[in-house]
Amino acid sequence: MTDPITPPRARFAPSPTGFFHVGSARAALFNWLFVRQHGGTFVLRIEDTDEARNRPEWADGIITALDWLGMSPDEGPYFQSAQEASHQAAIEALWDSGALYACACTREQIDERTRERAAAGDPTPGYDGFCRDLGLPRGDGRALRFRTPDEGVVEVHDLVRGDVEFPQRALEDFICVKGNGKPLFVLANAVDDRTMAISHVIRGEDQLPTTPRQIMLWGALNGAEGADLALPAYAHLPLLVNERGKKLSKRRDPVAVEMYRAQGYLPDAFRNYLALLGWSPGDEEIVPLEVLLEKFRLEDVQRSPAFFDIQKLSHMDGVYLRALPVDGFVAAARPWVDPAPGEWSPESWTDPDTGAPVVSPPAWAPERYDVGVFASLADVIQERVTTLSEVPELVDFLFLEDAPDDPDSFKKAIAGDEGAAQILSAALAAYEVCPWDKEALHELTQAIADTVGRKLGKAQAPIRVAVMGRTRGLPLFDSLAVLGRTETCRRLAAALARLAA
RNA sequence: GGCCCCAUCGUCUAGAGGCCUAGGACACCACCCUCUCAAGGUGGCGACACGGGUUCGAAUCCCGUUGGGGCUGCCA
Repeated sequence: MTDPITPPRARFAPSPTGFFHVGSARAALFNWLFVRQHGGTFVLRIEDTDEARNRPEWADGIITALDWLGMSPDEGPYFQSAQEASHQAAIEALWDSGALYACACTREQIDERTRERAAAGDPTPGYDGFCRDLGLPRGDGRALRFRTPDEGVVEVHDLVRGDVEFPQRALEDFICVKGNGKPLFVLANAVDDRTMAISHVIRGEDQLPTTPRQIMLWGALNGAEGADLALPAYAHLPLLVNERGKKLSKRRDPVAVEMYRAQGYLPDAFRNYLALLGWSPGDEEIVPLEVLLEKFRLEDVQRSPAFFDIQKLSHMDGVYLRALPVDGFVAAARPWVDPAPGEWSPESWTDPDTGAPVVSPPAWAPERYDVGVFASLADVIQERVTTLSEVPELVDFLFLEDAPDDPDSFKKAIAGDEGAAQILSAALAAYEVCPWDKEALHELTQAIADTVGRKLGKAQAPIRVAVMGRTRGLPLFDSLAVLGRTETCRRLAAALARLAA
């Protein structure tokens, strides 16, 4: 598509009815990308008109999450609840122009008539226009409906899906003002887009069916207000679905962006992965932001739904983690390994169902944590984790008082290995006097392996478990070198004692 | 039920009528490397939903079928 003559104004308009949904994050990203490459404005509008379900902290959560992903708005946040005056003005204008009429039907009455119609062979669902020409006055808790034409089609020109036609006869007279006088989403949304001079509406495909209503409303508003505002361009993004192909649901799918943050996904990796859902940069998938900004095209967006694949996200996060400079990695890992309070901690995210944190705080005391010690092993940690929340288990042996106790590992490599005592004793004897560096440790341990007639891989297991607690983990000799002779030998002796007991 | 959307390996996708014996990535499997575990390397498995057209030629265009999904609230 050719660049618009005037810079675009796109909005991200979430409703604060829960945590920040990954689908929302993807929509925000595509808006943001589009606006950035055209020198436009990214507007954040919080649609908080549903008093029953909104909570201020959810709005804060959206802002924090956008900030985390590096997509802070250029304008806003605007709160829809603050736009009441313009909503009311629009309602008055629409009423005066005759575009609306009051309806006294209850849901039950409408359903009843639908059933009767169906029984008579008419399959048309929805409102039948019962009150359309009754000339009922406003008030008395009556909702206001929009008078839709009976003939013709409404055409949506969609930037990703092409032209989509909706036959008018399938479009019922929909409610746009509640019985309490407040506007419904379909109206408030359109009015706000007008007052905020929005040029591009980029949102999920689930909004496509309401688009013809908004287009009709837009036209009616132009007439009623004597204005001639250009309709925004629409772009409906493919839905994000779960493994069963269903739209991601807050109920049963892991969709909270905050949760991914707590689990230690890097924002750059998360954003990169999000960009790949419904769009492709072509050759290389792992692309820096600059390339994303250069290559992204709304018209290249896929039309079919995309599965949110945590495995691929994790792979990508691992790649980003490994690509970090070591000091960058140390800094990024801080909230997961340093028990001292920081400005944000992974335990701050609690599962909405259980109320429990999804990530536990480090098991060691704040005073035992040593960033220098951590940094000295950072390079070997870096290539072994896929997310930052996996880091603590790799380094706990450094900061806990004793070796971590993993019963399965102890049983497998020490208690259940009749050669373990000999290896442990030999290691203890040798380690007490040898030069303390990883090369010397490596050679000595190899010598012990030779004398007991085992490969080093087999011989190191008891030592590893005695000192580091588990059969798997960081490279042994690097770890011992950092832990130190005193503590290493103490733990070897402790394992021997435990074995003897 | 009605309206709308969608359809390439298990998944995300490349593919804009001949470059396709359909390419890449994740996952999976095997081997190599190796002090465990990773990382890395090499190789393997694996898809154009089906049926009709159009065309010299179709994954690509058209129609239909089937399948999947979304919407169908005085929620947003």
